[in-house]
Amino acid sequence: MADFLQDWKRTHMCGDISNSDIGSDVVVMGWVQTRRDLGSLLFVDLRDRKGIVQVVFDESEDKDLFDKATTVRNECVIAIKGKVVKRSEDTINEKIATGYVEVRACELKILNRAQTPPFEVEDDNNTQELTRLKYRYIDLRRPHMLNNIVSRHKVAMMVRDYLDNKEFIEIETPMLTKSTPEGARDYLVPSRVHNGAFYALPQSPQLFKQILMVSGMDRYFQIVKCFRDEDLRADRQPEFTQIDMEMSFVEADDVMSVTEGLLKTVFTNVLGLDMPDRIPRLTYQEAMDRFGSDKPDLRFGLEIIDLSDVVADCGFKVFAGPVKSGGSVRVINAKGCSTKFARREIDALGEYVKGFGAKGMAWINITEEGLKSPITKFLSEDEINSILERTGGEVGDILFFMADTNDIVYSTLGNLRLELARKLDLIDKDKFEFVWVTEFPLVEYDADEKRYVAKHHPFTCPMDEDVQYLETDITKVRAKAYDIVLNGTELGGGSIRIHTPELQETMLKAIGFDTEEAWRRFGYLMEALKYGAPPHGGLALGFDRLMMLLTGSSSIRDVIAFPKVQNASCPLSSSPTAVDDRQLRDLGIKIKTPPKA
RNA sequence: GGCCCGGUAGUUCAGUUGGUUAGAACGCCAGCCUGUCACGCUGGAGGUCGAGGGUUCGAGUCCCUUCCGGGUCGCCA
Repeated sequence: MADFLQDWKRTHMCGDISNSDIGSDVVVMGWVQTRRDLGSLLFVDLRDRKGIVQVVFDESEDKDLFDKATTVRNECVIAIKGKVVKRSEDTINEKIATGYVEVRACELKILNRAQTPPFEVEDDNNTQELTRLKYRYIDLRRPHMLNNIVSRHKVAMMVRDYLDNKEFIEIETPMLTKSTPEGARDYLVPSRVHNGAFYALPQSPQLFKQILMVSGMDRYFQIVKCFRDEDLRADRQPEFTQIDMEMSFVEADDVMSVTEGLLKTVFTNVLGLDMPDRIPRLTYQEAMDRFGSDKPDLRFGLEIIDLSDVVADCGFKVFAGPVKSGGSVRVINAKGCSTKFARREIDALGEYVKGFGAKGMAWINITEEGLKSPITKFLSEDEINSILERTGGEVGDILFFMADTNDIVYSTLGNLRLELARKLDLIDKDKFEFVWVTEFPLVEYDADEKRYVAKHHPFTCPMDEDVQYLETDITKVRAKAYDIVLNGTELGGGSIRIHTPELQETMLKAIGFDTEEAWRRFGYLMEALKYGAPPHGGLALGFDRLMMLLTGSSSIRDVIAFPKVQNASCPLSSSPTAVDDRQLRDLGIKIKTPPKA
């Protein structure tokens, strides 16, 4: 039978007890981290959110109290009345913050006993994630996880404080909203009072925040859950949190500079990082050309070099062919790595890039004994010399070539670049390299839909000088869109939005919506734009990703209290589940193939 | 949907060419122990080797199917 708390009031958190408390009577409460039973002397490490303090039970002082104390086990919840005493010199434990003192127990309440936990509450445990997530309440007791959660809270407070100072106001937008099939898959919510009709959970508060600008709120923000019914990754969950902002009467520079200030505040405060006021910028085209990615990792070099003009007319069809049909030949020069890759490892890299659509990978290893390569026999000496000149290739280097359509060359070399950096250990984990990527294309071709779709979203404003091509050659149109990238992770993105109904309608028409469909789907936004919408734009930061990078975690699951696993289920609550027939009847829903129990 | 890796005690792992009763560490239980803090010492319990099928005299080990987890490609405006 557990003891009741009754009139006991906690006076101190375990981890807060310090030398200044020596001599005072305290009441502490928490979980038993460990017990060390020496026979007639018992030490209990008592843990709460603030840390650990050692409690001592001495049989010679109080036999009944001692006997009761010997019945506690790890993770029991107990309360102690006792006196803080200074530890003698030879019993100081410098490993814990409270190690100069200990609490000599006078009274003990066992508030709740605990089963032996499925894994130990310690930072260095390697328990598989599924078990940790099933017993997340135990996992979160580990100092590391606790730290992540506390840190998340602190950053949220910093963000609110920063944006509040910049005159942003936090406004909640609906969770039950309208489905917008453009983009990611929606989570749909049926409704009893609207049989056969569905709400959607928001993929982002995009339209509502734009409408808030029309309403004159001027500056909005929200730390908000968003939902996308897509597959999971280490940095992607079906429900995730965004720091969402929108501002009126601004251009891209204004949004970017507010974001820079926010990131500087957070990274300076949390990591003590010395950040520049202005984050460097790359255009989308430059990012693709130099790094093969629209989220380049700038912590290392290995930049991509274009060889298309050099090999356009060469006799080697594998190179000349793609260039002639609009693709390209590009190369990465791994400086000084000639001897770092055995033939077998080079072949493995070739296999690696095949995963990204490459048909094969050519290479030239520039060794002391001359060029080693499967392709030099197809090239003239002049051509080889031009290649070496363009790439700066010299003895000790190894060149990796890709020849294909631009899309495939970018994605294969972009990924090869990352793989090489990992293999060569070029990535400095302590570095934080921010970069803006700007001037994204407004649209991209969707092979499944056989039409152009908005790359960012269909409310993104074209660049002023490109508007003229909107109805003639939309592929030439760049957008007032910008992504903030940190160490190769897309931290967030935003854009200046279209704020006139005419341009919005033109845009929707350009990506294949006729007027009627455009109005059916987005009519409420276009209607709002008619009533005096200011120029506006904004940005959303992925809060989970931000915390992942700030805490050095390898997955966003480590900074989310109750994350989902790869099949999008929750191991703790076992959601999703089948529901009662009665619930389905109310909603007018028939299930064709019920889920397995 | 594709590809790669993994699943053996509560936890983390080992388990050779298919061969005796599947091991270790930590945890757990019991006993001893007054200054431990990774306490120590002694003893003990604990296994559907993810599941199903197959090959074999014999399967944790080989084959097939399947489930689960992780990573990734597709997907994520």
